[in-house]
Order: sequence, then C-alpha cells, then structure tokens
Amino acid sequence: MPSGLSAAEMARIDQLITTRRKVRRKAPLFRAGEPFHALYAIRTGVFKTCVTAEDGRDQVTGFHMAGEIVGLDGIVQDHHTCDAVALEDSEVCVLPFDRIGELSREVGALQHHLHRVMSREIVREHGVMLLLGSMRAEERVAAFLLNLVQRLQARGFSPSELVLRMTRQEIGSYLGLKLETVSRTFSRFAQEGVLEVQHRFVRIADVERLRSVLAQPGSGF
Amino acid sequence: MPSGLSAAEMARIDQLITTRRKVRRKAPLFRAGEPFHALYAIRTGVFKTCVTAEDGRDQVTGFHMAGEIVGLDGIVQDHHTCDAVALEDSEVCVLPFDRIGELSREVGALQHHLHRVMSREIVREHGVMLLLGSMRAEERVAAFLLNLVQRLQARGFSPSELVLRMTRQEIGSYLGLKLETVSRTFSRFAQEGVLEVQHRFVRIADVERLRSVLAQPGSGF
DNA sequence: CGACGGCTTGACGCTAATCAATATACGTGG
DNA sequence: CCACGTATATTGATTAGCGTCAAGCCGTCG
Repeated sequence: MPSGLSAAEMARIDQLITTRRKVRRKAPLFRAGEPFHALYAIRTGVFKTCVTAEDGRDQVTGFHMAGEIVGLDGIVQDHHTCDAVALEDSEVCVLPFDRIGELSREVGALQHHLHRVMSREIVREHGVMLLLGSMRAEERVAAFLLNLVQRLQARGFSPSELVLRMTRQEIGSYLGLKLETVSRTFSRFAQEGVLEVQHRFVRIADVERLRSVLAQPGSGF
Repeated sequence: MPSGLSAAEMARIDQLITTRRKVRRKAPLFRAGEPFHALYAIRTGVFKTCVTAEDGRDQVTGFHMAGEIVGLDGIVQDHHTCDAVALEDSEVCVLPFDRIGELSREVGALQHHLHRVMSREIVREHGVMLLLGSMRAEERVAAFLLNLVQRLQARGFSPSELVLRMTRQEIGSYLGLKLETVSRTFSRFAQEGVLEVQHRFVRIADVERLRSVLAQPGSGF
C-alpha cells in the first residue's frame, strides 16, 4: 500500500476501510450494470473480471489476486461495465469511492497512489493486447504462466509451482484461445519436459525453456 | 472538458495549459522509456499509441483523436511505456502532471474528471480485448470502422464517410490481423456493397449490414 | 454410488498467415 | 513540375495453426 505516510495520514486512510466483504467461490463481487460506489482491495483469494458483448460472447479481462484493486471500470459511467467473480472463497476491503476522493485531496500520497493503480491497470492491459494481437498459442500460454508465477512469487509462493484457480475455459477466454487449445498446449509442454501438469497443479520444470518460447515469434524452428 | 465549474475554477484550470506542442506526421509525441511529466490533450490531428515487446514485435494499442488524452501509461513508472506517434500533422496541449495533481486537490471536479478519463481508457481497452479475444476478421474490421465513424460523427464529421489516417499495416496491428487480411476484408465488404473503398477513403454504403456483421459470431451463414 | 462438470485426446475443416507478384500512390530530388 | 524510387495496397496460391466436433476419462460433489 502507499508508502511515505505520516502516522496521522495513515490513520485517515484507515477510515477508508469501512467494511470487509467475503465472497464465496463463483459468487460475484459486482456485476456489469450495477451502480458503482466503491473500489475493492483484494485481501485474500482470486477473482476474474470479464466483459460481455451484446450478443452474449464474453471475455475474461484479467485474473486478480491479493493486494490488487478491482472496480476501476465503474468510475467512468457510475456503474460497473464488467463482472468480478471470485474463483475461490475470498475477502475484499470495500473502499467507498467518494471517501477516496475526499481523502486523496488531503493526502497527496493517496492521490498519487490511486493514479498509479489506474495507470498500472492501463499498462497491464497494453500487455494483454500485445499478447492477444501478436502471439501464437504456445507463447500466450507461456506468458500467462510466467506472469502468474511471478505474481505469486512476489507474494511469497513458489517460483515454480502453482495451483490454477481457473478452468481451462477461463484461461482460454483470457488468452483468446479455445479450452482444447489450452489443454493441448499444456500437454505439449509437459511432453517436452517444460511443465508437469496434473489438472490444476502445474510445476514449471524448465523456466528457461518456458521463457525461450516467448523469444521466438516464428515458432520453434 | 470538465463541466459544472465556476468561472474561478475555470481560470485555474487554464493555468494548467502551459504549452501547446505541434507534432508533425510520423513524429513521436513521446516514446517508451522517456521520462513522464505530462499528459497530452489532443487539439487537432490523430495519434497512434503502440507498445513494443523485448523481441521487437509491436502492437498498436489505440488510435486517438481530438479531445482525447494520451500519456496515461506513464504515470505508474514515471516514464512512458508506449510510443505515441502522430499520423498527421497534429497539435496537443501539454498538461504537466504535477500541476494536475495540485489543481485537482483544489478543484474536485477536475479530480473526478481525471479519474473518469483513466477509467474510460480502462473500459475502452476491455472492449479491445473482447475484440482481439473473440472476434473473427470480418467482425474486427466492422467494429473498427463503426467505432471510428461514431467518434468522427461526435466531432461533427459524416457518419458514413471517412478518410483513414493509418495504413493497413497499422489497422492490422491494432486488430490482431495481417495487413493482407485487412485489405481482403475491405475488398470483400466492397464487393458485397457494404463499403466503398478507395485507398484511404471509405464510404459506409450500408451501415445496417455492417452492424449485422457484429451480431453473428458464427460468421455470415 | 452415480451424475455432472471439467479435462484430455483425436480427426477434420476452415480461417487467416505466409509467400509472392503486381499495381498504385506518395514523396523527394533533380 | 516531372520522374524516379520507395512505401503502400491489392490479389492470388498455398499452408499452418487453431477451431470445431466428438468421444472418453477423471475427479468431485451431492
């Protein structure tokens, strides 16, 4: 969270956190169309966010874990434009947005922190656009796994082992692939000795090889 | 720009605009890696923004026209993470970011306006992710053209005619397609009487048919 | 224990990428 | 201002990669 704050400032920011909210697996934190009044800081658990087109198609736009903020989409129209759904039993801090506005006027560091959070989300989405626009299936899956373990490692988990909290379908939606393609790609990596895959459990057996998949756009010749 | 402001508030916001800057066609407004110190409000002209991966691949992340803000990517790391390049001779207002911070603490409406601008960009990118993740080539091109004319119409231009300021290559990069596919899709639409295309000039001959392309995920059977 | 959701694997088809040749517009310098 | 050279665009032939459809397996949860 924000750094460089005095004790007094910290005390004020604590006022922000009015409520915590538990969200059970598969339950929505919010849904597109609902009125927006708060951002949510994830304390524990994992969420997916997804947008839905008029014709019903939907797209997972991100997977979010402890320490990350969701709900930023709601600011512009005063109502949410995507769904946030818990992938496991989770807990969030509710941060009423009008309070954030007031407080960030008094505490400059909070203001700047919020700006950075929003900017980070924009930059993250640029990365996803690069992935969706120019990578092949193997590269997408490799990038996805490397990104996940990196974030897990930053939270004190293993840099080489992880348990997927999402289905192949959801991974596929996020990566612009069908679930069969995700499954096949996992299998191929496993066969090549890059990964060990057992359902939701994944061990990265050869990080270098996995990284090298990203370096070679034209596939592995 | 922001509404609901007193004259005094307006006067303060005018202080924001210290400089204008002209950018010639093909010249960068900023480049990835450069230090960030300002946002840019486009006065005239068109820009593309694009990110580049380590391996050199790049991806156009957006096309931006008068009234839109670019540079939001730079906030999080204090340096830009993408390039903004003028597609025609253009002019921007330079909005020094530290001033924005100070002023938005005094003028609540400005603060909220900035939040909305950033949130709008996040939501826009969700839409692009949906496009890249789940649409077929025809749908992507149709969505691209409809989005462009809609924005042009909001600026007082024709709802059915436009001049593309970007190459097929750039359109393709934005849409996750190769330039040949973009060209072929234009040709097919022209052959079906949906579009008239002459190089950079496009006339939408049948908006309804173009819209209906989007409604049918499974292609046009 | 049975049923259902999630996952894997195979066979096949289709879309868009690739490679290539040509045409057209644009910009630049003589 | 014209001519040349280069960027941009169109179009065709072929292919690779992913999607689709289908069948069967596994694991979980009621």
